[in-house]
Amino acid sequence: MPVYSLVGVKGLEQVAVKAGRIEKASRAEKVVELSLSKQKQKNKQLSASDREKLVLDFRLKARKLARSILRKWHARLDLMEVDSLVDLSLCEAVRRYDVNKGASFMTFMFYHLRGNLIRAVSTAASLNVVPVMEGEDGACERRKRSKGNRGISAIEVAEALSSHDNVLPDEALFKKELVMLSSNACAKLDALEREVIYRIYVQEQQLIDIAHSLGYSRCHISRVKRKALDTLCHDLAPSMDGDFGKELSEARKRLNSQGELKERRSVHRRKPRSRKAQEERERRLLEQLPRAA
DNA sequence: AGCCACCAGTCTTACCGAAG
DNA sequence: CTTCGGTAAGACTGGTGGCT
Repeated sequence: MPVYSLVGVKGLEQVAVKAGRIEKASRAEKVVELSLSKQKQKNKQLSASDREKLVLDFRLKARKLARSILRKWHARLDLMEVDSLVDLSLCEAVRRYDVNKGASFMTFMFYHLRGNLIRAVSTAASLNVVPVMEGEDGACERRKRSKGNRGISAIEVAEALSSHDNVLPDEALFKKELVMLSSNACAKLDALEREVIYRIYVQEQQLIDIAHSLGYSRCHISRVKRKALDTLCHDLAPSMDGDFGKELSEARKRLNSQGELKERRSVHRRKPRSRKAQEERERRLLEQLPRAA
């Protein structure tokens, strides 16, 4: 398995976080930004017949999904109203769906449907007309006893939605994008840089350990790491919108203006020079020989 | 072909600062 | 004080071009 595929999500997130670059923006915001930028680039829309076919194909599934979501929330709405919400969500989703984003239509439609359901449930709750709590669990019973048989509030709906355990489709899409970007960027690193990045951000090893095991000085590993991060900045900046991408672009401009960012060329790496390092290398080679044999 | 000088890039040592 | 990571300075290496 190539190192860059392992670095993937966790590695790049840590690279970015450790560099102090994606502290503010949430994952969801970045997904939206990524999607919007690509939409601008490609700007491809489905034809009218394609839209109609999508609506017809997914109508039944969407209705089942809506009922499933409402069951999960222990909320009840009028079935006619639910069906109408489903149709509305389908129309919205079909209008905005872009096949080039890589997400399935069902995933895309999920957001519109969920958003409309939240609004509907919240509205009903605020009017106190939702006879919820069909569940039998203790928490519900306690709430019934303490507050009486009232409907859920918009805040409770939001809390319920934010406390899900499953990975949301937007997170999955974001991870998919991140893996792809990181794979492309890491492919441009040389072997040592990949190894260092992998060990630092995936295996969470310390620089000194990496230096010892690879037979280089700790300082050199630090430099290799910095160079690798510069390369990743260089390659990832154009692909990322939002705060992270802007910061990467600015960093690149800064480096360019200072003449520090030169054309990357293939690097011929020398063997470590220190006697200690050479001994370490030779020892590791000797250890590997019996295994190979 | 062999030698030499030069240069760009790699690597190490020594030192410094931040954080716990 | 210890640990960890960054930087500066200089040694070292390999490639290249000129000269004999």
